[in-house]
Amino acid sequence: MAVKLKSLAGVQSQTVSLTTDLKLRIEEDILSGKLRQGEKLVEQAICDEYEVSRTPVREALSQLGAEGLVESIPNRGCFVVGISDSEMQDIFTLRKIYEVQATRWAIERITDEEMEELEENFEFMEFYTMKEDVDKMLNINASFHKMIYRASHNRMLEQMLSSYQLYVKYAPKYIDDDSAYLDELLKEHRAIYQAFLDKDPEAGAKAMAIHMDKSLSRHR
Amino acid sequence: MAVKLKSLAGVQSQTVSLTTDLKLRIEEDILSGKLRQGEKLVEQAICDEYEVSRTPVREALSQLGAEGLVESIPNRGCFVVGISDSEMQDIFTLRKIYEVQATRWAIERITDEEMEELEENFEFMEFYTMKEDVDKMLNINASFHKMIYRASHNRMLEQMLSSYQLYVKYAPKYIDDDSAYLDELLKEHRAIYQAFLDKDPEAGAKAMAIHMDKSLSRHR
DNA sequence: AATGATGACTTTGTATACAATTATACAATC
DNA sequence: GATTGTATAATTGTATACAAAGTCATCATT
Repeated sequence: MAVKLKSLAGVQSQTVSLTTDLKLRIEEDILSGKLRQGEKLVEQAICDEYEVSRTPVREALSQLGAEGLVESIPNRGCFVVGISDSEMQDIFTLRKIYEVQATRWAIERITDEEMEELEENFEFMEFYTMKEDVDKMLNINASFHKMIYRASHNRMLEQMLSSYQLYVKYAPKYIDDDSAYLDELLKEHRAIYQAFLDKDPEAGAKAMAIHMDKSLSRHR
Repeated sequence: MAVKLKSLAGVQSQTVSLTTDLKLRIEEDILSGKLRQGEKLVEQAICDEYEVSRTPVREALSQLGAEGLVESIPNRGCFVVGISDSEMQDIFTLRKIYEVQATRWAIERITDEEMEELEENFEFMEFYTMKEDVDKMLNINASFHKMIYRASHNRMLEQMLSSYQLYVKYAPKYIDDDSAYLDELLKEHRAIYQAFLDKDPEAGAKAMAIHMDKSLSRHR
C-alpha cells in the first residue's frame, strides 16, 4: 500500500504513498529534461517502470496536470509540457515579483518563533560559507526562502513560490568560483536578514529584488 | 464512461469526464461556501451524492489537492481549505500584481489576431453597457481579462490568473447602481484597451493597476 | 473518573476488471 | 496514389474488490 524509499545509511526510511512518490519522480524526470516536451506518458508504461498499478499512476498524472507540468487530453492521454527558454526567463521575472512581495509581508507578519528560525538559518549560512560547502549552502538557501514564504503567512503565495523553486532548481547555473559565489550569496542574504532585524519591509523588498537579479545573472 | 451534462433548451450538450465534472462541482461548492473550512470530504459520500464510483472522485480530489483547495492528509482524507477574509485580501493584492505584469507583456507580445479579438470584445462591452446588461458584462469582463492572459503568452501566468478569477468570482460584490457600475467598468477597460492601441506597456500597466484597485473597492 | 488496551467498523490506498474511446493497419474505392 | 471505411489492437475512463490504516466505542484496570 505504501513504499519504503531507499534509505541512506542509518537514516530512517520514509514512507509515502505510491502516488506521492510517483509524482515526485515524474516531476523530476520532466524538470531534469529526461522526459521531453510533448512526449506522451502512457500509463501502462509507467506502471511497468515503477511496478505499480494504474491507479496511483493516474492520480500522480492527474495532480501533475493540475499543476501544469503535464497536459491531459481527454481520452488521448497525458503529454509532457516543457518549458522553453523564454518561459524560463518569464518564470524568473514572475518569481522575483512574488519573492519581493513575500519578503514585504514576511517582515510585517513574522512571529518571534519564525524569527528565531530565520536567525538560526542565517548562522548556518555563515558557517557553511566559511566551510565552503556549496551543496549545503544550496539547501540552506532554499530553506531561507521557504521560511520567508512561511512567514508571509499566505498559503497560496507559499505554494506558488515553492513550485517556482522547483523550476529554478533544475535551471542550469553557471558558477566559476565557488568561494566568490558563496560570499556573494551570504552578502545578499545578510541584506535581507538585516531588513528583518530592522523590521523594514521596503528595505527587505529592495534587498530581495537585488538577490533575485543576481540569482538570474548566475543562471546565464 | 462519460456523462452528458444537462443541456439548456436547444443548446448542444457537452460531454466531459466524470472527474472534470466532479472537480468543477466540488470547486464551486468550496468557493461558494457550501462546503465549510475544515470539513472532511469523505469519498463514499461524494460517490453517493453524484452517483459515481470512487475512482473519479479520488482523481477530482487529487487535483483539487494539487491546486490547494483541499488538503489531503495521508490515510486520513481530504479536508476543505477555506479562505479567510485576510487571505482574500491578499489574493486581490497578488492578483493585481500579476494582472499588471500580464498587461505589460500582453501589450509587448500580442499578435494581430489576438488584437482583433480584443477589439471585438471591447465593442461588445460598449454594446452591453448601453443595454445595461450586468450579467453579460461580467462575462465579457472575464473574457477581456482572459484575452490579456492569453496575449501575455505565458501558460503559467495564464493559469494562475485564471484561478484567481475563480476566487474573485465568488467574493461578495457591493454595487448599488448598476448603470454607474457599468460606466465605470467600461471607462477602466477603455483605458487599458487604449494602451494596447498605443502599444504602450507602461500605460497599460498603470491602467490595469487602477482597474484592479477600483475592483477591490467594489468588493467591500 | 481517568487511562489505556481491545476489537469492530469506517475510510483510505492500491490492484484489477471491464467499458468506451482512440490509434493503427489494411483493404476497398475513387 | 490518395482517400475512405472497417476491423483490430492499444489506451484511457470507470467501477469494484481487497488490503491497510485510522476511528471510535467499549470495557477492564488503576
